[in-house]
Amino acid sequence: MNIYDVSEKAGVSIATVSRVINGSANVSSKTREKVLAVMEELGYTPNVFARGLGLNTMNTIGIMCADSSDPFLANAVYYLEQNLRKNGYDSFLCCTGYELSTKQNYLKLLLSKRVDAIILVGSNFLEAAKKDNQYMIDAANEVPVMLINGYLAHPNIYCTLCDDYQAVYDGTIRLIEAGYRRPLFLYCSRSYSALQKLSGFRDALSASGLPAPEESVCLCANDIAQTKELLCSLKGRGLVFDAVFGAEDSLAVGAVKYAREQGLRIPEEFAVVGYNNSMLAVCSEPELTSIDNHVETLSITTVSTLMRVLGGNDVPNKTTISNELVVRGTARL
Amino acid sequence: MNIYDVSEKAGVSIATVSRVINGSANVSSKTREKVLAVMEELGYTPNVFARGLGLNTMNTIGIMCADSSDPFLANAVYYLEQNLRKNGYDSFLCCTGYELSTKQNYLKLLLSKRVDAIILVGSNFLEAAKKDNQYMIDAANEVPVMLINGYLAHPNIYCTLCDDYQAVYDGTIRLIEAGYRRPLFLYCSRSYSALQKLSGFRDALSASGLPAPEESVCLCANDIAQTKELLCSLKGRGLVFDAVFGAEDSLAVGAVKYAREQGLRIPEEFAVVGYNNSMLAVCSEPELTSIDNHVETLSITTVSTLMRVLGGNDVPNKTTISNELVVRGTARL
DNA sequence: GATAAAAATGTAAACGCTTACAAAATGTAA
DNA sequence: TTACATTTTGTAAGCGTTTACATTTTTATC
Repeated sequence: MNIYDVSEKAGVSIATVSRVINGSANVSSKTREKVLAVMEELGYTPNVFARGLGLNTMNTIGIMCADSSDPFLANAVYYLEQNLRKNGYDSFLCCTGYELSTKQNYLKLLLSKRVDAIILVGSNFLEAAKKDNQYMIDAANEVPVMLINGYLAHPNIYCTLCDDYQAVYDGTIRLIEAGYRRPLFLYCSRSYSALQKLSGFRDALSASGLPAPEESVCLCANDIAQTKELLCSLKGRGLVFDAVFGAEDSLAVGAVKYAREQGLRIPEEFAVVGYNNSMLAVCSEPELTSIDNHVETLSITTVSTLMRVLGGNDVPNKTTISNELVVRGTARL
Repeated sequence: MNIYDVSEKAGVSIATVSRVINGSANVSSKTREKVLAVMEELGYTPNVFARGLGLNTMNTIGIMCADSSDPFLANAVYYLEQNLRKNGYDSFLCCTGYELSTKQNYLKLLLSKRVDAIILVGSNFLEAAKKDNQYMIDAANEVPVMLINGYLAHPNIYCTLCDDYQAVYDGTIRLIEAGYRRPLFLYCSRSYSALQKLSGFRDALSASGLPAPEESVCLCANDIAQTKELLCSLKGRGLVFDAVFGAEDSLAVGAVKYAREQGLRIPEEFAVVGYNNSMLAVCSEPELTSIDNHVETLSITTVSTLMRVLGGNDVPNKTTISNELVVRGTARL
């Protein structure tokens, strides 16, 4: 069944049917109703391919996410999808993994699918590593690119960030003021966002006049058990620390596990702060004090920014949203 | 740039270029190489819409998932996406939520996008509620429908399940044999899969000669805190129970929280078993004993079954995969 | 009622590909 | 060499829309 069947049954031309489908103004209401009725009766659905051929768009946004089983990313994907849909867009999802070449392939694929824009969540793009980002820049020359918690300077790249630097800075200051003089910062990727957090931590240490040795900051795997092991071995090697600030909740949970194993009382002897305020935070025992980076707001903002970009508006390339420290049992700040 | 540009530059007809694109056998290797070289040089990518118009397919599978932020579903989506990609298929993701009418709309949308098949993960379809499932049946008349952990009898619906009934039955028996004579079963949706688990629990009780009062089974919200509250109020109302079998890990974590609040020693005085062996299981303290339903295998099997279906093979409508009880701190079985 | 302007509708040409069928080139056997 | 089968290539007709432009109908003005 196609537009001809509808036009015939409705006694109008295909152009008129097309106009009705596309909500064009130049159709008399009598005609419109008749056509709509026929479409309903026949159960007609326009062929997306033919439509795409004519319009060269399919109202689809490509979402790239390294790993949709990460709770933060999964949440973001969920809210993005929801909000895109609300705005009449569909989404292609790609779970790219963390490898550069794979990401490049996925990106090519999305572009070949003629997506109207690309949203990248949990990107690893570093301002520094220009050459690794070139492919993203190339993409931005074709379609708008939205970065969630990532930053790349380009007129067609729009970034939505929560102020990771400030969040960690403030959190660390509060930890220190609460008496934890030897905090340790754990992170598990060299993403833009992670590096922001790192700087926040370092700056808070120096602002407080505390020593900030290289060992007060540690790159580890995004895994509860491995984080625990790492902390045990650090302790074994004589490192002294009385608190852990994790760049992800999973790392913080690892720290909680470590403290339990060492018999340290939380939060009296040992404090832990996480990041994302994910479901892990309330699962942990004691529950995690964690920074809530408002993933829903982040997603909603990204989508609404994108809609404005697609609408041809002039839009700032960087939007920062708020976050907040949620205090629970692992650190009474 | 289109196929004409390539054909002209390569000095062949567009039909030949098309044959090269589609890997047709009837092209001399000399010609093929020349065309490929030109495509490479021009950076040519076939237009998916035109392609779709001709072939009436875009090599895309629709994935419907109620809530991609649920860890189990998120994992499934991740593995599905990965495996589809490996097989040359792309995926449209829809996060449908749990409401029937919304699901129906999403389904319509996917069909209108001309997906080649639909994968439904964490479906709520109950064999009983025929009329609620009619729309799925309608879809199955158009394209193959894959159900993960769901069941619906239809020649074009293919179900991949882990044996939830047996898993819970066996787990419950082991709980009882370990001395917990008053287990409570918690579940949070009336999905096919949940009801299977429920039966397994009930049958295990009666097989053990234990009473199975109505209150030994309880429907609750999929939320840690609410589950804890529920258990507290049950206890307050005089219900006696010494173990909880949760149909989801989150419910089990709620039970762990309950036990802590009540000062019950786990697992000596109170045992907990979860389901899915998700990240929550290792986050909990003590870590959850949980049934691992092998989400990766479930996803891989679903995709490979789908590939066989799309390849025109005769495929059984029901595939059951194994699961296993992972014993950790909340129940030493 | 005639005329001009505005609104509604129709015609036909894209859009970029696939593929049935026709034609040409090549290979094989006598 | 010829006759015929096989492989390779080309031609042209779709696929189902959108939309510029042409045409017809309606409305407004005098």
